[in-house]
Amino acid sequence: MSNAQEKRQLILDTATKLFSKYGFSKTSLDEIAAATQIAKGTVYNYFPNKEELFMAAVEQKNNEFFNILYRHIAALDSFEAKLHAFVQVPIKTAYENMPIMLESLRSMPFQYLKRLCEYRQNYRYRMLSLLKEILDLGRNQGLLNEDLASDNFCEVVLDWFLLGDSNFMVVDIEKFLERIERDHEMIIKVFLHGILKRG
Amino acid sequence: MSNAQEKRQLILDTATKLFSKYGFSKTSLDEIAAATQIAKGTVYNYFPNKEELFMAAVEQKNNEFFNILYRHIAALDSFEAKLHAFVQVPIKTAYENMPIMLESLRSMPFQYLKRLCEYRQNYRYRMLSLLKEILDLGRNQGLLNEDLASDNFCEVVLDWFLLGDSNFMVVDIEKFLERIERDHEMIIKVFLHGILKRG
Amino acid sequence: MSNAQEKRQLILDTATKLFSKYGFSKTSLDEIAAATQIAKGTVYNYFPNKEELFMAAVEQKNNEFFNILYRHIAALDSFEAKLHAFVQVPIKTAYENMPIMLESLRSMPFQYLKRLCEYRQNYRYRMLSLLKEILDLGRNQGLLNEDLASDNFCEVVLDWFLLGDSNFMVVDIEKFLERIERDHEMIIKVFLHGILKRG
Amino acid sequence: MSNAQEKRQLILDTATKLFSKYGFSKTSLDEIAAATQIAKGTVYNYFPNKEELFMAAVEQKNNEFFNILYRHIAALDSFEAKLHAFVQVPIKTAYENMPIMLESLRSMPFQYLKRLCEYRQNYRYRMLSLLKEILDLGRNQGLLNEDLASDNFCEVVLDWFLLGDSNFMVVDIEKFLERIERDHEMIIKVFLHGILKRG
DNA sequence: CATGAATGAGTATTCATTCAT
DNA sequence: CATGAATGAATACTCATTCAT
Repeated sequence: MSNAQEKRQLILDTATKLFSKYGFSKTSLDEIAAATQIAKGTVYNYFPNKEELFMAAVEQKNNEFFNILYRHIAALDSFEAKLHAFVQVPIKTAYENMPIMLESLRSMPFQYLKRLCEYRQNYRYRMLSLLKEILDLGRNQGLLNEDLASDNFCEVVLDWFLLGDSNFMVVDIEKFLERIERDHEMIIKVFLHGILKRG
Repeated sequence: MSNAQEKRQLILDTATKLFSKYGFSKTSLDEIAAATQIAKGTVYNYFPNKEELFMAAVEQKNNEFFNILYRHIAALDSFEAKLHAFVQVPIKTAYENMPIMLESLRSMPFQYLKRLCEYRQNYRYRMLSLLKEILDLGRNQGLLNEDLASDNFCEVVLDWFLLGDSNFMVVDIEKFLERIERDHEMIIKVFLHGILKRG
Repeated sequence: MSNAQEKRQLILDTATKLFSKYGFSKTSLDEIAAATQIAKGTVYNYFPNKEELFMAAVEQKNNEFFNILYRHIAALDSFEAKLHAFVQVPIKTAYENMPIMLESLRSMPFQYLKRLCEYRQNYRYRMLSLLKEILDLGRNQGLLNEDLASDNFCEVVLDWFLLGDSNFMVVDIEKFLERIERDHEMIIKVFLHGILKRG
Repeated sequence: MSNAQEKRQLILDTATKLFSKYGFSKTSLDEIAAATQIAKGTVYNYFPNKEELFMAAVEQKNNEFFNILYRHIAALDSFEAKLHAFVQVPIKTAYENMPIMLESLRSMPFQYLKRLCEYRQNYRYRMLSLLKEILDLGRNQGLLNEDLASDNFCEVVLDWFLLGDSNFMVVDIEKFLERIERDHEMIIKVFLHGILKRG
């Protein structure tokens, strides 16, 4: 019964490894099949094509990551500790995923690109909610600099300080650069705040 | 100058545009040749293969960028204005280049990968020197928080606050994660400094 | 009668429909199995391979057709009415079957091709017998132009005027063209007889 | 210069032979390339894909055929001789082409199917014009049975007596069967006229 | 008997690179 | 130098057939 599920998982895990290592277009189904030690045709019994397999790999990886992050933060108490974890935990994941995400944006047919963006927006939304919770905690405890409490502060933090890979989903680069323009002052402000002498 | 030099430049410019737009593996020599309006074989008179052409495109783009940045900052006076420019100017470039750099890291044979890294280290070194000059200016004017004046502060700033794409050159991800571990405290420190209330 | 016979028939009917619609090579066993709502492997319990299934479908369809035609003609009285029916009834069937027959001739391994031809010759023989009966009726009533009463007149009529698909079974095209040469005079004769003014 | 044209022709001729022998879907590009003794990739320098190669083969064959037929008939004098040739000459071609045409109708993507139909309609139009010319000659000489001089008599002759393969281009089989219904009386009439005793 | 997962040979197509002219 | 035809290895995907359960 669960044998089929197990094999699907096996293929998915192998594919995830190879996609992470070599990227979407440089990973062939031959390689995935060989590494899973099954026939090429068998892969197609579980995933209708390469793009869907890739999508499944991305989805699984993101879900795993988010669950880990959520439990990790829930186990901590103080505002500073939670924020610390929120910054530290995702970095490795971001670095591992980013290249694949980026490359896929250039390799995938438009329909998948759209689904990929939608999926990432959902992921981004969950990350923003979590960050908002943490910052609210800090704000309630009177720890936060109030002139940073603008509506899109969470977005700026997520995108710029946490290397949120959602940036890289940008398809319309023009719009993206407009956003940079808008956010830039806040980035510089936080950065200079952070390095300039107090008093 | 000479006709040959001009033609080489023409190919290089076309290739740069196309590589930037579609990435390394999704840009074919057929397209480059067609866009340059020369024969495909002619490209091979100027560049021994696709990888070398890509390397040359990267090199040229970085040089252009660095020269622009350098002149821009030299024209400004105050520490804050220079730092502001140092943060703002590269962002667009970084975003435009990053995907290509990343994809190339997965597409290029090892020999080129090594050269690519060496080249990028050189670029990184020039960026670090420029940043050091600017921070020295701030430090000399007594503006900088002194407990941030550690040796590798410039590296941290370059990599994390400026989206220095040198990060993404990481081949040995283990070593890279060690470095994250090391730098992490400083990132959090600056970030919390920046967002926490003073006093 | 038995359950097994019913299931065999179910598969055969589905296969016949699909082969008629999409041709031999464009109909996959997956589709046949799905349309029959049984497992693909089950088909192989009833038919040893795709070719045999196709042969059975052809055989069944031809038998059905021949029985309908025979009964139809037996119910009519006059020579002209019978001949009329003999021309009219097969046309639709011929058009529906021809493409599949043709395609199968190019798709089937030689062993099946031979059996297919043998089978078609049998069908052709039954058709010729029926036509002979009808023409004998006309001849006996003194209706037929006697210089057309040569031995192979029935063959010519069957092949050329009734779109008898047996022509298309030709494997050895050389022999077939010889036959055309032989028959041609008769075809032209009937045709010109039919369109030229009398008197 | 003409070397490219010659090679294109070589490929086209080989393809025509193989398509004629094995049909569209059972002829692989590997086989075509091997039979032409060139590399598979080379075929793609001359024809963008298998369908276009097939279309080119059909087109060439039809043009050749039509030119031969036209010259042949122009060289003859009497009405009967011309009509004789019009019936006799196309038969071999029709038999050679029909199977391929039919199979392609089941194998080609819709865009090509449309082009194929358009092309065949043009071919059909040329055949009809030629037949009209011949029949006008007969009519002017008072040779033709006048109650057959209806408008669509040429079409009927072309489709039913000459095995005009245009029939087989039928995509909408319903409409086609309607046409059979309509034409049927005329077919029977000519046929019975042809075989029944005069007087 | 019924199932459907596993197989692997086969197919069209792409593209970096070579080389004769 | 310039050309562009020729090459062939590589790739995603299909499908008839087998076989363990």
